[in-house]
Amino acid sequence: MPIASVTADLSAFPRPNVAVDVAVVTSPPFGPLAVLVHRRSGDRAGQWALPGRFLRERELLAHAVATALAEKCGLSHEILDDRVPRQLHVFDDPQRDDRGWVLSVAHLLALPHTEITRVLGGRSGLALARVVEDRLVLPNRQRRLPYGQDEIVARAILDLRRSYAELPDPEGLIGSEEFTLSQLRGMHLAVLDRPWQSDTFRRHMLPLLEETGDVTTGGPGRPAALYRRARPATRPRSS
Amino acid sequence: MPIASVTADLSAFPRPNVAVDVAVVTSPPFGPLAVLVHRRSGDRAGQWALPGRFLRERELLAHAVATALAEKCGLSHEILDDRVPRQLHVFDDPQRDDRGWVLSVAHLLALPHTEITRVLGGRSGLALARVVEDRLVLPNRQRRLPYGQDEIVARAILDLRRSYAELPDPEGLIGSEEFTLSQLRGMHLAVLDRPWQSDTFRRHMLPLLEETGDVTTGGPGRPAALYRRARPATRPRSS
DNA sequence: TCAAAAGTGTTCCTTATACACCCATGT
DNA sequence: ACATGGGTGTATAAGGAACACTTTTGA
Repeated sequence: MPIASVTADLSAFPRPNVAVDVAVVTSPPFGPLAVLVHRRSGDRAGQWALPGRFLRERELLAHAVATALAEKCGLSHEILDDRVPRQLHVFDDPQRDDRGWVLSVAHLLALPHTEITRVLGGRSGLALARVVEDRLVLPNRQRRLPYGQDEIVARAILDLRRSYAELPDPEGLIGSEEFTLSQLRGMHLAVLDRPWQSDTFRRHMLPLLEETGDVTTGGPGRPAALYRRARPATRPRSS
Repeated sequence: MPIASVTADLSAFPRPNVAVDVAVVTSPPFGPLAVLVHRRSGDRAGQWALPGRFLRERELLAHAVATALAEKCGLSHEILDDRVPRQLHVFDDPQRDDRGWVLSVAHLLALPHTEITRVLGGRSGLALARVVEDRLVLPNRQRRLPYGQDEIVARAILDLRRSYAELPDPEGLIGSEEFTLSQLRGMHLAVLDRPWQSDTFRRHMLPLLEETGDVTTGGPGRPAALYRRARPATRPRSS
């Protein structure tokens, strides 16, 4: 078989369908983590599932994710801002999807709860499934996600926990750039799902933050100072 | 557009070519990390590149990796043993490959140097490229790998370093199940590329190992005890 | 007996933890 | 004034780094 003709003609190779699936993770106030699910139409209609979509011609994976979120969940480009989904894993079991040979590239996208509530009310067929003991609690007593998507959620949560073990809100689950240490700690407790004393937390995070100079007001108790994430260069103790 | 027909007919969606690329990483004795490269034939003939291959019909990614290594590098199934490649990232830039729309799933496979030498001599067009200051030193003064594969190598090394920061030789780069602490430390120093005092290293690793009871003999100096990796259950200090 | 490598004791320092305490605001 | 949450001082403990030291072999 002449080499030149093989390399010139990629169409000789079989090509799988490629899909993206997204675990949109958020943290409602005072609640544990939650994942955005939508009610499917078409195949497996009525079942709750992660938003996903097939890849278009020469489309970037990140773009397919954004489009899927816009179409299936009303999460427009403006709401997503510049957030970029993170690749988790490619699921390649040929039996995974009974419609054919489908590779699915799983993604994680962290989104503040405030952004998600902007679409939750407007659309029916959208819900936030809470994560209880590392298992999703789906609406309608549904036990599990289709197409083995439970594994995507498990990986997403693991990944998120790893990233929140060190740095202050690295995925920006708090909606704003400025926050108090209490807000920050609340978010970390929700993500990590394990205790972390407030004074230890403070001393761990302080070197990674810079004061804005402002303080909160209005609530009970002493006003809290506002911080923002410091430039990574500030991270080592080289001041 | 009727939903049923859309979901029933996956062939309506455009499908990309999907390839796998593998960074086979090893650690020659007394040397830094090295990556297996081969001289391409066909497209970009003569250039050194990571082994890779297009996916076959309904093939698992791990299987495609194994086959690519067997075909391009002579690394047969027996040599690979039960080692399973790890997914690193999907590269999706549509301009990445000028032959067409190609997604590449990058993989990492760690292999003991003893296994790699079994094929290095037998085949021409195979080489080990050393990693010097996180850059590959390729044969023939070639500056970089094609198709943006340098990024694959960078990610592979990062991933490997992360896994070797804690556990004893988690990828089994040492060929054998039993080893001395010196061997183990040598491997970790090569992977991590940073100093680690031998006594600190010993105290860090000992709780993760179990003694075999045997000792080495023949070399200079005091005989060293042989260890094997302990069951993960032994890891926490719950003895 | 000496070089070389294995292995241990001990000190110093950094960092997490826990607890107690002081501070500043709204009611 | 006092309840409430923000913020700090300090003691304790665990773990890493460094250094000196002992142990056991081959030459």
